[in-house]
Amino acid sequence: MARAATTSDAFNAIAEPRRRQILLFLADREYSVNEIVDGLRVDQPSVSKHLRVLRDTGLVRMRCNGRQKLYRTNAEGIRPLYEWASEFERYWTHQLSRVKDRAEKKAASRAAASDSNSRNHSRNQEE
Amino acid sequence: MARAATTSDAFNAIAEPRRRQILLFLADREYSVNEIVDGLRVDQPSVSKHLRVLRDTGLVRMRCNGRQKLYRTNAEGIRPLYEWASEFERYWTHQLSRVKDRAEKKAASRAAASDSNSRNHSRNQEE
DNA sequence: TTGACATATGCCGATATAGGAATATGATTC
DNA sequence: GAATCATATTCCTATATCGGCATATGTCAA
Repeated sequence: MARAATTSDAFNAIAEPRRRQILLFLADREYSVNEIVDGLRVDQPSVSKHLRVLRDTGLVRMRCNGRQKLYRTNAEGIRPLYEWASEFERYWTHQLSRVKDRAEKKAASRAAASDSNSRNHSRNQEE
Repeated sequence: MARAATTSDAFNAIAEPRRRQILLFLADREYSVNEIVDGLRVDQPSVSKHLRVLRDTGLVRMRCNGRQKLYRTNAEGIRPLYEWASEFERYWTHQLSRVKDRAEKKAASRAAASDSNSRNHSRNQEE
């Protein structure tokens, strides 16, 4: 079995760098497809295909205006990603404080050793 | 060209649901591979392969302990994702207020029209 | 050393891409 | 209706998966 269909959820949709680029581009205001093509220097069919994926996953909204179609990022669709990542926020703050502790300890020992040129050979067990 | 290598960046790594599951599982503390296998009911080779991807993208850390290897989520690796999604935070708060406005407007018109059974034929231009 | 345990890797087949080129659909204007 | 502009879709090929299975590597214990 291959990877889950990219069209099924937001996580897969944003795995593609170009689509992330498009999402940022369309965050501020609506743009027509050709404006995206010109703005990002990507082939039109490619843009259309990416927009299709983004639309199917609810990451962009589309509005018809005469013969053009105006796309805009639907930030709500990105929220689940944000929320998923937020689950780990408390962990990385913990890790950060650990790093800070280490840095302070190092600074302390450096101060103690003054200018004895301690070459920091102590490899911690954190890989 | 196919999709970018999953091993290259965190965005691709978390596109796989099983890997997200593993990351959450390993968030609190270290687990050996077999503990993951038992905990998540996934084949051992599959777990090892997912761990390989997660390790290559810096999303988990590994530590050897005798014949077992202990894995743990490296929350720092998830931070770029969080930061990317955060870019859109202000937009979805905006959109939320817009949605709220619309809901209030609708409620108002409904109250005005009382029970005239307005079938909401006015397709808004937002698709 | 041999065997048991823990984990990783290699090979396979099926599938889902992404990009490029050509073309189809759709709307507007003359 | 014909020509034109704007966008979408289709067909193609190369590649990157994922899962399952077998097997290799690595570590400890008797």
